[in-house]
Amino acid sequence: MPNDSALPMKPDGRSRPHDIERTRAEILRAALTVFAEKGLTGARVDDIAALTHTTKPTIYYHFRNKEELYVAVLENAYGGIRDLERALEMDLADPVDAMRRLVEASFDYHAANPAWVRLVSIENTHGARHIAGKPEFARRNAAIVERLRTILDAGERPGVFRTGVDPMQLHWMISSLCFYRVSNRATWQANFGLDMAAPETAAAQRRIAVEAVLRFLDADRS
Amino acid sequence: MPNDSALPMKPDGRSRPHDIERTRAEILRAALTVFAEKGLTGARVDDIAALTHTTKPTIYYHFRNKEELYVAVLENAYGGIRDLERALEMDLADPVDAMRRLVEASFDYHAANPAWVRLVSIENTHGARHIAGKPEFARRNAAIVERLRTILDAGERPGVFRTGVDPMQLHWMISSLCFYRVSNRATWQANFGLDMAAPETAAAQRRIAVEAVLRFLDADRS
DNA sequence: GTCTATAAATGGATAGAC
DNA sequence: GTCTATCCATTTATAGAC
Repeated sequence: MPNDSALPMKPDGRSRPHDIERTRAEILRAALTVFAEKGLTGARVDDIAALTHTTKPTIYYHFRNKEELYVAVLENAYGGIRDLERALEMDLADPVDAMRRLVEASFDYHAANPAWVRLVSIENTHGARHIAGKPEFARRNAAIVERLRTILDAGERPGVFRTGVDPMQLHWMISSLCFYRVSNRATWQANFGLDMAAPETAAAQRRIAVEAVLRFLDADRS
Repeated sequence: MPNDSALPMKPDGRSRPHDIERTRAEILRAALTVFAEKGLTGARVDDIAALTHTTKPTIYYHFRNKEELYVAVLENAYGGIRDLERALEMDLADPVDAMRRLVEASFDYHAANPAWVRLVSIENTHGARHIAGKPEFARRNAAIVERLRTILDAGERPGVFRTGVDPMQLHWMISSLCFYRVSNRATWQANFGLDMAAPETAAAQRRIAVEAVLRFLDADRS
């Protein structure tokens, strides 16, 4: 990327403005790993620094303290949901297929981003106080509920979906099936010896999630 | 309860053997609260002591260190699942009703024990390393899967349930719907302004969970 | 903006009296 | 078994040079 900004730049090129972003990005990546593994209080800034090419004071220079670094990691991780939103731009000619693909996309997104899932779990442990009142977080998930409402509408009109289903509750149902298996993988491994991330198990649960949702919405039923 | 043990007992009665158990129980209760609220690393032993009538050295006297106290809390909390197991001793004449009641019992148990749910989340954050390899934990949940298998069998024979459903995966599905809404209550409140613990919302999700499971098992379907 | 070195504070753990 | 007082390892955070 060329120098498209007005930021200061030394002649020797060592202090290119993009170095800053690269350093920040590297710290955020390392911090995501450590926070997801140890939690907010369990994470050590030293451990985060050890995963970068830089040192602890640099981390404090770019992020005021450990908690603000955590919030930055959280914002960064939530931003990835846009990938999921983009995956939802399918056509509505076949509502059943649209719903199936939405569930699969959500399932795959959770499975592919265990660090994000763990971060959300950790944030819940802390009462979600770092995202409370911040609309930039709320906005993300809202798009999915809107999409669900659209698909539900499209399926209700031809009578393939039953009426009266709350898209928010449907989102809860789908999220439960996608989130829990990632967030609780460790205790399931310990309690049942079942690795829910194993390809065969994941594939089976993916089919079950889709089937559970479609059967729940099916109109041909009491 | 009378003095039914051979433990030492002073004449003045102040050091009755049961005082020990009472102190331990009080510490465990306080520790459950703090660990569930702050996590393993976030919890402060001082905060735990502040919730008891005793002091920090007493905690270290009864439990060797913070981590062993945490494990004791975990064991204690897992023990409560026996209440759930007991609730599953229903008759099998009506498999659909038995399944409905199992889902409702699991749902209600999770809803009534948010501190336990949070502890399990925390334990997952730490890779379940405190329960790994300890059969006393594994044994608890296993009973529910066994019960599911029995109910599934009872429903398959008369043809009200379809065949080929893995009880372990069914347990996963039910647990997802019961656990996630409690573990992720804070982020849902923050993201959607929806309090999943509110009576009307909880009642709606309880119905949805039952319906989703029964529709998933229904034999009269594609 | 990034480093080395260190300060400041927190919080797990214990000594020793009773 | 429980207390008061305190230790000391760990860890967040910064001072100051480059």
